[in-house]
Amino acid sequence: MKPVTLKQIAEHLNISVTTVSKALKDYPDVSPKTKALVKELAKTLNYKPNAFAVNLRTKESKTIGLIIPVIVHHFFSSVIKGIISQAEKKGYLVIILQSNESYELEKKQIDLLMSHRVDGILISLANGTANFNHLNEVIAQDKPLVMFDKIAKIVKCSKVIIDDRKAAYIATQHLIDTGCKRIAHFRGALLPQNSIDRFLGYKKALLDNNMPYDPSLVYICECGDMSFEEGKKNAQQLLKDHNDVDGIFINTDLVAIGAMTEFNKQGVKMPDDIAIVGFSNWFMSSVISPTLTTIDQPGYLMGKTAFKQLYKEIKQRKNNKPVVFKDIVLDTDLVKRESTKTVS
Amino acid sequence: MKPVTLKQIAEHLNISVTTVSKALKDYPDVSPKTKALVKELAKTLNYKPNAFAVNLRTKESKTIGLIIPVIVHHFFSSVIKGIISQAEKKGYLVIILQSNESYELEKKQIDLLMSHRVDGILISLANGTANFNHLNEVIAQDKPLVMFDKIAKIVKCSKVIIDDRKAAYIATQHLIDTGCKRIAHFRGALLPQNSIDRFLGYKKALLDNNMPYDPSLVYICECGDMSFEEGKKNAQQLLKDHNDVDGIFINTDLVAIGAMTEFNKQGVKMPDDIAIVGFSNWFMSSVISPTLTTIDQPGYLMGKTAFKQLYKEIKQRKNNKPVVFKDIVLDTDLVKRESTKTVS
DNA sequence: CTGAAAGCGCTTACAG
DNA sequence: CTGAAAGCGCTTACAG
Repeated sequence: MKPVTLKQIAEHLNISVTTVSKALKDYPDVSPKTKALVKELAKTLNYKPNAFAVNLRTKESKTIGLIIPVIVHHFFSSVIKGIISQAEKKGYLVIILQSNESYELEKKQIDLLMSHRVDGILISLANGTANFNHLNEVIAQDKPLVMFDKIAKIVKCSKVIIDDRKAAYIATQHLIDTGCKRIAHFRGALLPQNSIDRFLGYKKALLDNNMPYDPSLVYICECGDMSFEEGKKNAQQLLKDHNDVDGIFINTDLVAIGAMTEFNKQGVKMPDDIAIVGFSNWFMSSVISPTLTTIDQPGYLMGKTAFKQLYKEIKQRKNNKPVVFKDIVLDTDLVKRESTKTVS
Repeated sequence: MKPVTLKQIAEHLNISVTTVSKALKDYPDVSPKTKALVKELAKTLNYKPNAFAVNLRTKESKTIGLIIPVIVHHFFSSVIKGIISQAEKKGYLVIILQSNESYELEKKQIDLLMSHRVDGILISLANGTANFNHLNEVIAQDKPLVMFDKIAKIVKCSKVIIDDRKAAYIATQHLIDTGCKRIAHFRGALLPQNSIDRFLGYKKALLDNNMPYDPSLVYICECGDMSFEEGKKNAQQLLKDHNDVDGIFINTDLVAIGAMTEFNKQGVKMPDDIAIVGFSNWFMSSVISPTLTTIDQPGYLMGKTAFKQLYKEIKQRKNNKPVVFKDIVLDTDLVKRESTKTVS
């Protein structure tokens, strides 16, 4: 059963395709009687406009692309949900691609989306991405682009982020306020802006409190994907290297949970022996034992906001208005739980 | 900067659009010299075929739609990952929609995907879906459709599932084997086939072991979304109603984790006072305390398999071959952990 | 080996 | 109020 076309409706009613098209779109210059006839027939025949033809004419696909490093991930899946729900409200569909933290894949995926002529692109960068030509290409083609969470400051487009530095500062300050004297940091991968900023926030908090900054307390992950296993390994290493550490600020909850699992196994008491603050507020963190103090990162809101900004730019470009890039910074919260001591 | 078209390339080289098109697609009836010229220019101009035009001609979009009840969910996000990765291999893009367990939304989304002319649809049903006209419509339009995980047996299309009944049987048998005498079941929502089958597996295991089946031990969730809170509430209720229960088979890990949180709070020892088996093997379950015995449900594989089947049907239909519907049943595993006793 | 022409299903400026 | 016509950017059967 082939889909119904305007032409078929026109022939049925013995009128022109033009009139059918106008009637369905409620053009004012079609008689009410004709409109009614057309609409009724369209309904009974279950007419759906052929999106390809419409797109080809209007140059709009009502579809956007989303590139994200990982999908099976509490924060990112929340972002996806925020984007999709907002897109749906505006009649947009979302094509989702996973870069797997690979720059090469990310590049290919940008190409794919560009040739599919999406109306705009939302992206959170792979850890491996250090070259931004593929993104500049998008911008050069005048295609709206909004980055979120894992961004590159140097790329000229709108960005939706949190203030990683400030949040990390607050996290570290909380460890200090609750009595920690020697605080380590698991910082994850080297490249991403978030890791850098969280590290800087950690460092600044130490210095502002007249505590020495000791680079040997900062654990970097060479592996590239921040994970449970990484947390375990770092925790093991830390116990070997530094028996005086009494607090850790960890880049991501999942890594923190890995570390906590190791500490639990080795009988290290939290928060008494070592206090821990994570980052992201994964659902899991409220459920493990001890529950994890962490920074709540508003994934759903970030997704929503990123889509809204993209939508705004799509409209601006369509109406030939100047496109205004924005940096939008969302608030975060420190969620105090059992993995840190209460203020004495 | 407008995207480059075939026409522009043709004019540059003073040849016809036809030849350019053929050259780019390596038709045998174009001279090597011309091919080389065209390809080179296409590359320097960064030519990308206009997908809309191609789709309009070929009636293929190389895009499929995916409707899923929830995204922020370990099992479903794994499925998404499986689908996307497999789709990418075959050059397909995936549009993702979240039905939020709502039949109304699901219906609208099917419509949306149909008018966007996707090449096929992958769906896992909302709990609220009891009417299947929207799906039969898809089938009537000859659009390939594959259901996975949350399916309706009555709809005539391919399905990718696990043997819920068998898995539930094994889970319950494990409780029995490890000494449980009175076993409750948290079954989640009423409608979905999975809930029904898991319930039936639970019941059969009891009966096969000459244990009485007591309906008051089966907790149904009226709410419609199976969640952490539901587990907590059910656990509270269970403690009030039945102080003799020593084992529970729970429909979903997240609910199990809710129940465990409540038991931990109330000092109920697991597995000694009450042993617990969940379902799905969420990552979280290996990390909480006690770690949760559960049924491993292969989300990634299910996604992969569902796409493969859809792809096969897309090809069959394209080549006017008869389409063969398949029911594919994937294996599950019982993962034994701390929330159940070891066999004595 | 090359190209003119038709057509996919729409939208819209224009004429009547 | 209605409709003929052009065109979006491709593909492909056909002619030469």
